[in-house]
Amino acid sequence: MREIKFPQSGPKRRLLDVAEALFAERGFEAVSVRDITNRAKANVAAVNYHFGSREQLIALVIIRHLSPLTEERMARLETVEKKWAGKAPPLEEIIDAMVRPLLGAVRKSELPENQTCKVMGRIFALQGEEFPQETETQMQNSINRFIRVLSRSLPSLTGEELHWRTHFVLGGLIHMLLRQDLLQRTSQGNSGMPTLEATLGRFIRFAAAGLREGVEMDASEKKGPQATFDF
Amino acid sequence: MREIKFPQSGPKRRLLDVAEALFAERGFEAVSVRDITNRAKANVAAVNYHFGSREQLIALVIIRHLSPLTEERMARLETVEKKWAGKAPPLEEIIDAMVRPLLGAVRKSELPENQTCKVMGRIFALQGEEFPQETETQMQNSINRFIRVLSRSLPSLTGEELHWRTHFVLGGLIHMLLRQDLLQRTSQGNSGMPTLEATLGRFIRFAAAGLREGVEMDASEKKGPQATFDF
DNA sequence: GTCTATAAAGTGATAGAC
DNA sequence: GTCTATCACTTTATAGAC
Repeated sequence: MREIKFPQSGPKRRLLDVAEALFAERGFEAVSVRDITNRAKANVAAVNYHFGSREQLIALVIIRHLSPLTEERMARLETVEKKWAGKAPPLEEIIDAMVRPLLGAVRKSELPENQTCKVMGRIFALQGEEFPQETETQMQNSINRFIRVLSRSLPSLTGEELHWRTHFVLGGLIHMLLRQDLLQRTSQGNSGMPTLEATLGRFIRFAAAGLREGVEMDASEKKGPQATFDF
Repeated sequence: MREIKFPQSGPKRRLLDVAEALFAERGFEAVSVRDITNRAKANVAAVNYHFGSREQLIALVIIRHLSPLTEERMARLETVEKKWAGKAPPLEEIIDAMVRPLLGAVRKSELPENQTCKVMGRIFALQGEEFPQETETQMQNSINRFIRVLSRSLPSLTGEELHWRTHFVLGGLIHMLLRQDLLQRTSQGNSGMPTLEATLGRFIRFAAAGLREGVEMDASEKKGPQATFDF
């Protein structure tokens, strides 16, 4: 995989940050080159000069977020598998491996937390043709890897059942990242203002329970993971 | 609430159907008036003549789908509550009341099933400003009603917990409606080709389990609903 | 109702001066 | 690197002929 340089400062970096903020607010398609250069107080030609085209700028934003996330996900899944050395890991740990990297991404980013979440959500929500092939492949690989690990812990589920349940799980995750503000409005404050970490913990327990539905568990697992899981 | 007439045939109806198909494929924002009139083999001015503006056409499509859906959801929730007369209904029946109306909508529509699903998904996925206030209110009301009924069956959950879990549930539903094709590609056929009814049944069991996580159940409910639920 | 022509504004991209 | 001016298109909407 080709290495990509990301500017750490200067006008190019500023354009990138402004673009990201706008993408978070409105979605990739709804942001024009002029929206970006205006807010960045740069020239109309700046985007094309620095990034080649609007398309390439979008691709850069996507890759800058998705690549490190995918790598950390894969590494964490690896670690979980090693830790359990051939035995089936608890669902909570597997989901954690897919979800905790989001926390790291948010902390590394200099943008506000919920902006970073939204950009991530926008990326996950992209449909087939609207993003680079490399991106789709990357996402498919991490999902399939995730499912493969899950299947060892849920051997009684058919592949079909597992794929659909995982699909529901991903939907919940995307919705959480992308539409926190809708929840705020709908609940009129009743959803509180939990930290992202707390919300991810909630999500993990929810998702694990949904995936586990109707599956008999070992006595050893029955109370263990839910109670001791320390997210 | 003001009554709205929907054309049953003629060029106006044709425009509406074509528009819907395009909205399903690409999303509301990505479809231009010309895209619609071209595919409908109508004149460029047709949309503005028949609907006043692009905006109003979109609003009409949204309302035509959302209003009957909301009404049926409310009616079904009512029925479930009456049936259990003050006692807490099983989660599966509550979720069913929110979800089964989608089946009816698909059957009534003359468009292909997965197109109707996608339009629904697009509507549910709309963010704050991008749709009529009436629509947002309608959606918020049905969600809040849903949560209120759920809360009687999950009295040990805090309001905050319940709001978030419901948020995850809705995300799963939207994702299912909107991105079935992504699942097809990712699973390379391993997700099968279940009927919508079967998928909704799967979803109900998944969502109920997620909502129920960590909640102690009555002995009477412990095996009952899951086993006898007849979706 | 249908159509053409056109207005008014916005789009991404670029050539060329500084 | 930055900026202006401009090109070639596309967008929604509408006036007015048929």
